[in-house]
Amino acid sequence: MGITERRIREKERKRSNMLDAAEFILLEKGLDHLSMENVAQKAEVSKGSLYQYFQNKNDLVLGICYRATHLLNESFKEVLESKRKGLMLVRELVERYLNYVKDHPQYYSSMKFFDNLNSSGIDSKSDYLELCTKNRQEGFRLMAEAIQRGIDDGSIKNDFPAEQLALLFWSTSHGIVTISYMHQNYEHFRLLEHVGMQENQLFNAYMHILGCGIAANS
Amino acid sequence: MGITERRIREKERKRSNMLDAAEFILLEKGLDHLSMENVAQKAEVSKGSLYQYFQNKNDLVLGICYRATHLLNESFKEVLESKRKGLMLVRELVERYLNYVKDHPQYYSSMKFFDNLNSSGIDSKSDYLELCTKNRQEGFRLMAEAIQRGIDDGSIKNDFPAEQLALLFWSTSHGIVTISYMHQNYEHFRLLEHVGMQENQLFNAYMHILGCGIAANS
Amino acid sequence: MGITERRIREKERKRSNMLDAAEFILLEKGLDHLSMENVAQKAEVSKGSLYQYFQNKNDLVLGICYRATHLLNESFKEVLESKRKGLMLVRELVERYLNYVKDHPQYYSSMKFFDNLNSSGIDSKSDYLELCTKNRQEGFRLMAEAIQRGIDDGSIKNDFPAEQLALLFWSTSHGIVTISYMHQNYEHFRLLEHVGMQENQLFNAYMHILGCGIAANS
Amino acid sequence: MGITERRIREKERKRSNMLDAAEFILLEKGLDHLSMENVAQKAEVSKGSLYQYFQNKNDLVLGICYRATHLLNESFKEVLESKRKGLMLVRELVERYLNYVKDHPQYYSSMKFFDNLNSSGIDSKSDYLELCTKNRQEGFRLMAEAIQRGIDDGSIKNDFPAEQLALLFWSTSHGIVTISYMHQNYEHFRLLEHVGMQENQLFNAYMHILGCGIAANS
DNA sequence: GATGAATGAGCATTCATTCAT
DNA sequence: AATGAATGAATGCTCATTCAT
Repeated sequence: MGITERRIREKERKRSNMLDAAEFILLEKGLDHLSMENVAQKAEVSKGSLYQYFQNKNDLVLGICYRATHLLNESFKEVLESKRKGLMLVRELVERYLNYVKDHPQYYSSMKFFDNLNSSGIDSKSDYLELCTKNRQEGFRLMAEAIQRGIDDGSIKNDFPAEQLALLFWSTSHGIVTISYMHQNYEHFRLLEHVGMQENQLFNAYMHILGCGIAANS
Repeated sequence: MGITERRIREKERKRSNMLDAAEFILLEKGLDHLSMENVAQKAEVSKGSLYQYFQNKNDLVLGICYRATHLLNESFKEVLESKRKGLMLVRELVERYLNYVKDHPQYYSSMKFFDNLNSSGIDSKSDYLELCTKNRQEGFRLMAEAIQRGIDDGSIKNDFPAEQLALLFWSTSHGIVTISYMHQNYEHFRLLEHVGMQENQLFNAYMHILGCGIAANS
Repeated sequence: MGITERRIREKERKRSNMLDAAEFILLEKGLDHLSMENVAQKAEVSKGSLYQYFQNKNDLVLGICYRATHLLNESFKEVLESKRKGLMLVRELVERYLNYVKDHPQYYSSMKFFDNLNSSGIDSKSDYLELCTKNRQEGFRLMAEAIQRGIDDGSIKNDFPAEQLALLFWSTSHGIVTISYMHQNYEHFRLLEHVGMQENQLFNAYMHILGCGIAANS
Repeated sequence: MGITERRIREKERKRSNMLDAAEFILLEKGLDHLSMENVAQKAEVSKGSLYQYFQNKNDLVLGICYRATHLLNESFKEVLESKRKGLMLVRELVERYLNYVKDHPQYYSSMKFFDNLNSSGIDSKSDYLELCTKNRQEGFRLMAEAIQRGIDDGSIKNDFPAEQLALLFWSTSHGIVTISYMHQNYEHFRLLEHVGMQENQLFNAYMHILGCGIAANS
């Protein structure tokens, strides 16, 4: 009851503390230099304790990815609470995505890690793996929902099924976000400057072009 | 001179042999399991010899990336030799990019590696780093040239400067290619199936939508 | 007192439960993979509780060994209740030993553990250590008793003192039992097949040869 | 040629040095406290070097076992060069075995390790594994040969096939040797004293009894 | 008494890089 | 130039044991 609940809360607090530390390391040193050792130090716990809360190193990073995807989805859900036209929702979703990566570059790292995992065969167990997958699917679903609303409310052409358009936005916005991420975090990446663009100009152009392509003629 | 030249050729031959081996390992085992050890074995040279031709492991992988970017650019240049409308050239460039990733997934890996490098501060030296950067810029320039031709020949609207449009295609096509790459190489990635699309349908939708956005009204 | 006694009973019940769990793990996973963790899980108690009943991991395993030696001795005692000739008793003791190892391989493991302990200096304390030693001595004594009876009833030659003959049977039967144990438990151990023998043939040959050596001429 | 051969010699010298160190540790601290760390220290090489000569820790210990079994077999072979009666050869083989364990207790440990390996599934690779197995078989074969000679020269009864008798001696002498080993190495093992025997008395009794059982009546 | 979270020493193994030959 | 043996720091992970609650 009270005690059990407190235990659970306490446990979650500790887990959260460890994830905080891991995020910090991820942000500061990058994935390559994130070790159980320095996470433990940062979290001020023993290395063994990490393994009480996470099955292995992968699980720990996927724990961050779970946070990452969850947070992104929450942000997306807020957008979908609006009653605006679907086309506007799509625009805002992409905008949120961009801001999210700007605010939480370490989350973007963890999502890249998740994306890369599936290749190596996923030999190690992680309870977070499935959760991350679900979150990613949910994120995609939210994008599809926005588009479907756009089709329904007439703001988006119905040349393609909503889910196919969603995939298009999903993948192309990923590309835009990647550029933005590199611009933010890699000192030597100067492509935006090279073409004389600001980030928001890139975003506007993106939405303008794709908007032309999908917007229903009024 | 003849001797000097022969020496240089010989050196290039060996370097090429090593890169072949490295590519093979990259393709077969992935970046995580590419070690100087197994590259040396595959190339049938000693580990020490690798260091005669490459400054360090990063340099070796960037050597692959140099090949990768060079090959892609060559493919792009072929496209630009055509006299078709700029809009068609853009379409073909993206298509080439997609096929390229399908045919040379290990090159895509090496380019991801290059993209990720700059973050950790590039602590290790690599002569290839600059070459890769130049190649990437050249690739981008080719894209911009196609678009400029499109603007010039009236097949592409001049709402945006060519370079800005180029960046748009550069980044969004990167997203499309990423989806395609994951579909090809990651067994558990089933997003395309989920939305009931083929890869070429995704490509067509992409070109259709962006085409609508940039095509000049005839 | 009633209460005190109940306490003691209760304590023994729990201790027994823990030993059951430890035996199960020992049987299923072997000594190398017996950890306080999985014993606690199997016994459905906390890890800390194990330490209330056993001083350390060694003590726990020696607790199993105590059971093991006790059970073997009980089996031996049954044999000695018979009024048959001593030579027959010896034969039966060895047979019992063989069957015992077949039926309780985990007990044999615990006895090997006990045998190996003394080497490293017995750095850790264990109350069971002495008990096991006593049990082993008792087992040996029972063997000696059977032989003494054989000498007394004329079925065994008195070339050697009973205890010396006992040691001979003790050690040689250990060797036979080891072969049998390996045959039972190690898939790749094929020595018996190699010589075209069954286990009971080995036993019979053993008893035949040693029987010839010790049997009094009738 | 000369150089290649020197290289090979040198390599064998280093490998031998490492095995020496490992033997030393095995003798001094026992198998449980033999770590790659302290072997490397003792051998005055780096930990990494050990892995250049041995595939893993198992392989290292099996390397000792290979030495152990080889040495034992060499000793056995010497015995078989004699022209004495087979029965005497058998006696001497067992005696050699006893002396061997007295002189090289660490070899006995390594052989126990080898015996225990097969159980855990042999998950790790070791080139020495097969060599050890072959050596063990060879040792057994030598025992069988001595017995066969005894049968042929009439010193041993032909109640049983030579190989079956060999197995009997193999296993029972193993038991004798174990007692002897424990007596030598375990301070608290006082069974021999308890029965008032010397080691060689145990051996003599063993040979006397089994001798009676197998010796042909003259 | 019971719990189980926390500890932290301990260990096998990998691998980029160096350098004597 | 080529070799490949040697290095040793780095790292993920285990597990017996302790102790605050």
